[in-house]
Amino acid sequence: MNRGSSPPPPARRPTIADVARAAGVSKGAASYALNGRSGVSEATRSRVVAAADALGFRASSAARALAGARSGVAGLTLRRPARTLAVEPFYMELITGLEAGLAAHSYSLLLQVVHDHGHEIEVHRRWRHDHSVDGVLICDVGVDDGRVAALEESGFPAVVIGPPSASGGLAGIWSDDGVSLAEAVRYLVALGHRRIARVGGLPHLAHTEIRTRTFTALAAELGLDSAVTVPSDYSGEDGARVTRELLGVRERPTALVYDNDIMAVAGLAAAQGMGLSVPHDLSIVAWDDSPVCRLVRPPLTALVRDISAYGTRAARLLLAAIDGRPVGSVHDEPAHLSPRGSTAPPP
Amino acid sequence: MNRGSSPPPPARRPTIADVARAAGVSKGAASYALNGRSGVSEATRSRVVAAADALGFRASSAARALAGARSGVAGLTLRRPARTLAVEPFYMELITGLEAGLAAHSYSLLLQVVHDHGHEIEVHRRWRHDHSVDGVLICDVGVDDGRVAALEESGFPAVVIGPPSASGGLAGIWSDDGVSLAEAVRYLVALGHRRIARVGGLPHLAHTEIRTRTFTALAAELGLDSAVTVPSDYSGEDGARVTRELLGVRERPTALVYDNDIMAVAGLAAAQGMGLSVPHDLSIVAWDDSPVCRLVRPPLTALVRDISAYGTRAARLLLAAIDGRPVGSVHDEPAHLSPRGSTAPPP
DNA sequence: GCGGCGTGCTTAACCGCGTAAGTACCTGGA
DNA sequence: TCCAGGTACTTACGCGGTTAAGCACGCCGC
Repeated sequence: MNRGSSPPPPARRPTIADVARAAGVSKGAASYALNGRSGVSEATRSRVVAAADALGFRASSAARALAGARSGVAGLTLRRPARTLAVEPFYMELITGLEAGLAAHSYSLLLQVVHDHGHEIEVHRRWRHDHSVDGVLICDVGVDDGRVAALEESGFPAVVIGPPSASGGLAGIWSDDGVSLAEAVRYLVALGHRRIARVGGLPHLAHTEIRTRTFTALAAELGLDSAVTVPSDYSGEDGARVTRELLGVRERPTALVYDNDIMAVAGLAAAQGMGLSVPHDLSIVAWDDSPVCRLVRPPLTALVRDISAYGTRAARLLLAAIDGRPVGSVHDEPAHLSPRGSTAPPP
Repeated sequence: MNRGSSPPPPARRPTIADVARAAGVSKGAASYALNGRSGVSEATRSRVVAAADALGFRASSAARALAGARSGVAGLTLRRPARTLAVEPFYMELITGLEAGLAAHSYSLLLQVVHDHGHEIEVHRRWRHDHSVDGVLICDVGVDDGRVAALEESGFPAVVIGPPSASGGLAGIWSDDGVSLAEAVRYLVALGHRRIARVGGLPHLAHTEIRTRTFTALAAELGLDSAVTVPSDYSGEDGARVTRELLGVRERPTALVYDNDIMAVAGLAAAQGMGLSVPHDLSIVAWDDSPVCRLVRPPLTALVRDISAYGTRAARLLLAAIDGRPVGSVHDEPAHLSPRGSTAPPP
């Protein structure tokens, strides 16, 4: 086979020059054709495209990046919080969703764990300079987040995974935590609860702030006897500590809402350790469901949303921003309550 | 200030040409100096280096990649298994560890979720061609894994996160699961257990196979009455199902060892749902500890290892391989048993 | 019949780096 | 004195794309 009659195909991956040669045009024309730009006839374009996928051509991302064009990579920076990164399924689910949304457009994900916001801004700058990334995603936005301002100023395509109140002029995706919290609280009130407490997340985060504000407003509206929010660092240990603290008083709450799944599970164990029966003596609601919520006994009533789909939509939003299409803040379906065994009427 | 006497510094990020100009040498000399290659005097080298960090120079990774040099990026491909990716803390912990190990050498991590091994091999090929990645890490190796052969053949720097038996000629990092399993089983036997069952992971994975073989051998050596391994897909649902199956027979096991944390937690709930008391009626051991193991009641006895550190060592190994330093299979500290409340003498 | 213009393509100059090949200079040995 | 050989550097090209500028050609109106 291939007895020298035809030149052997190049062993290396084909470059755009190979495609151009095969299609009988110049490198430049091939580039125009492949990128859907004007300046080539439709006939030529289809010839080039045919040649390209006959050869299995895929442009080198490095070369594209160097020439100032798209790199086909989206960047995600994650600030490593004390211990929550690995523990909460949230991030990994978000990442798989992002990845799926990006992969559908042949984009890949560059991940960088950072120490603080300063470092994060520096990473964004470097990425931008290198063209190693076409746009970035940030999450866990704070109420007054330096990253947002820096990105806005730079004009770099960016998507904020967080509420519009913290996104400035950047594109963002969010789900309305106020609606979800209201659903949970109204459900508890309907069951008869009057003393509800919330184990909140890190207070400086924008979504925590929204939840806390909603919770307070809701308590006033529904005339609850008591409705406090105690902040935490999202860790199981802290969740257990706060739970014991909340349950240690005389007029203890009859229902607890937790800002993440890990704390809810820890809180359940803490309550049971104090001799309380869930849901008989105490109702528990977890925010953001995860498989562990369904695995403990009783299974936890939770505010459920599809985090992976959330990530996919965020990815699509970023791709739109990269394409220069106008993007605003879209809001995803809010989390909805899935009642399970951990909620019941108060004693 | 800067009244035209000296040329204003470039607003764009400095390139190597700027550094060369500042140091009064040619671009080429600057490149040699910065990359620690011979051909420049020590005096010149230090002048160049000084100029570089006075200007805050960082080489463009795209340009380096294009020129065939290092890109400063390591690639990790993750096959998305049914549902385990997001659920098991393992991956996220591994990733943070990897990231830390890479960041220490200014490397970053490119993550790609793939559908199957074919896709994965294709991704590796593309990365290699593009120079977009200097080396790759693979995990969840199977007993006869096509990826290993493909990588070996290509000669691309790669590190297998898995046992040497499945790593072929590639560098690998592993912890001796046989030792860990033996520790757990001997501990249970010392407590008096004679009927121990194991809820294993996906049977085709190399480490599952090692664990299963060790378990069988150990049972023979210790003369256990029964010691079966039932495979599973690592999901909580499957863990619960297998648990019910194992406990539904007359001469049921008095101790269960689970191949991951999620199944152990699910198994605990399943057993409790059948009216069994843990650890009184049944002892449970989880493999790979995670915060949830400590949050459930009783807290689960687990085989503990520092997964993040494991990732960091894997990263270092890959960097060594990229540098062309000889690397073999290093083995990490095996997981050790941390007895908690879920193990006790049999009834 | 001729200048002007849009179309479709080619040419060539980059992007920022690495590096082989070339050059200038110094040293030392015959 | 002259040349071989090493050192320290410069020059120039290539990596694989993108893209501004240039050019040939057909078509139009006057």
